[in-house]
Amino acid sequence: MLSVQFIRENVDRVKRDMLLRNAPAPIDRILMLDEERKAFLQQVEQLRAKRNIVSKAIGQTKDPTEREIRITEMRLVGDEIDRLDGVLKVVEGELREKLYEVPNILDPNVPKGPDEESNVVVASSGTKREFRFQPRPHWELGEIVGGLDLARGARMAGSRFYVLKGPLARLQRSLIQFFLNAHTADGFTECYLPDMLSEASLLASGQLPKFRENLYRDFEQDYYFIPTAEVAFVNLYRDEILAPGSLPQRFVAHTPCFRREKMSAGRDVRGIKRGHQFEKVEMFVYCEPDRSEEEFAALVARTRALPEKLGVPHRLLALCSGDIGFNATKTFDIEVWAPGQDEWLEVSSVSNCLDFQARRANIRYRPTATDSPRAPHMLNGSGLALPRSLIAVMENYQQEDGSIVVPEVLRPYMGMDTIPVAVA
RNA sequence: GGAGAGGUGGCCGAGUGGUUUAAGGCGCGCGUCUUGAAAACGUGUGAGUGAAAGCUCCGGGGGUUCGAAUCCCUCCCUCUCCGCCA
Repeated sequence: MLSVQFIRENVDRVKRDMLLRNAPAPIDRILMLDEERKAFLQQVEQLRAKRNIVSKAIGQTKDPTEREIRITEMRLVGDEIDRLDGVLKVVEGELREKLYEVPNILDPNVPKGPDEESNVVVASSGTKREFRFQPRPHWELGEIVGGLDLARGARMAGSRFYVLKGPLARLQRSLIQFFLNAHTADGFTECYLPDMLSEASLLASGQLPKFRENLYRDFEQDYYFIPTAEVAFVNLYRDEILAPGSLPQRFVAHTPCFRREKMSAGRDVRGIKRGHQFEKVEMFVYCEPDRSEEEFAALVARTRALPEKLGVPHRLLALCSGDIGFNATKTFDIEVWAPGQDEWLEVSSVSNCLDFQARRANIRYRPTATDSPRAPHMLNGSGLALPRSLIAVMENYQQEDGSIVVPEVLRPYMGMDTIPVAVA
């Protein structure tokens, strides 16, 4: 979240960014509540100071009449403190509630626009393969190689669930391995994380209270299923002060992701492109504020290297103001080409969230032993998301008979050069 | 899930209603000494808020009281034993 102080000192900028986001935010109300809060706080604290002094004196007073008089007096002061405290709590509660609703400010270079139509392609790499036959979509290929079972997935769990079998299950695992190894080889620390988190954690990471309807939840206990590993990484150091010299820290994890998406009928319905559950390899960086720009560039470069190594064309999009997520100040998407479906598929979002999440999760670091604590910057990026990178490999490497050539970099994991046509 | 014991500063640990402004130790910072380091000695050392005085924070929340780290309720977490289980 943004600090009240920052909002106070940058009212115009904050209001403008909220407009650009199409996200009306109660900025004036927040400033008003903050003024109220300060006024009540001052009153309460004066009374408390008085009570502290007199109460101490009571402890040392021998004369019983004198004691009685003061105790009676302090009883009234105490009542007044209780009353003001009650009011203060209400004001602070509303202030916090309102602050939780305000999204991050925008990086000045973010393209302006209301929705994804205004996203800008800023780079691309790889050339689309020329097919001498009509390339098939992945659900047809899955049927031909015999590793994709949509019908049984739907029967056991409902629509949008599927089963991967044999070589396709292995292909997915190979991709995960390949991604994880690529990042750990460069010093990212691999983590195994909880796939369910407490309500407090989802609040700290910005999923709650605003995006409750997108989350799956255990309905007896306080557990939410993570929609992305980012949520867990944000909470890794919640309520901590990191020691001098402990930044930057770079992490990577493979987790499942669970998203309750109310999908419009007819959109993305075929195949496995969009589901309620999917796998993802996620990178996460904690760093000092003056380094976050270069960490962002490094994350983008690192992410782009993956489709390049896989031999799949990709393009890089700068998300526009209306399409950037709540926590981010700036986001680049990486999309890979899926020739069978004839479309670009989003496989990664790389975001710089500045200190927005750190403040919300109450994470600080000390630059040197004598400095006071500051909020670190946090960045995240998928590298990469699973069913879609799987789709891209299948569709780009398909052959006329429906068999799939295994990309060079995945062969050590697959133990085969080609996924053959299944014997009927 | 059952029974018991706990949760105090970066760490250990004292504190059972009023000079506790949280003792003491370790660690850490700074200084003196030293060619340098160690040791020794000195000194300092939590966070938040505020212009400051001050106020708040002893796992979270609530209560009793003029006054709570201390008493009560409740929740969470850790440890030990039992049960269950991959």
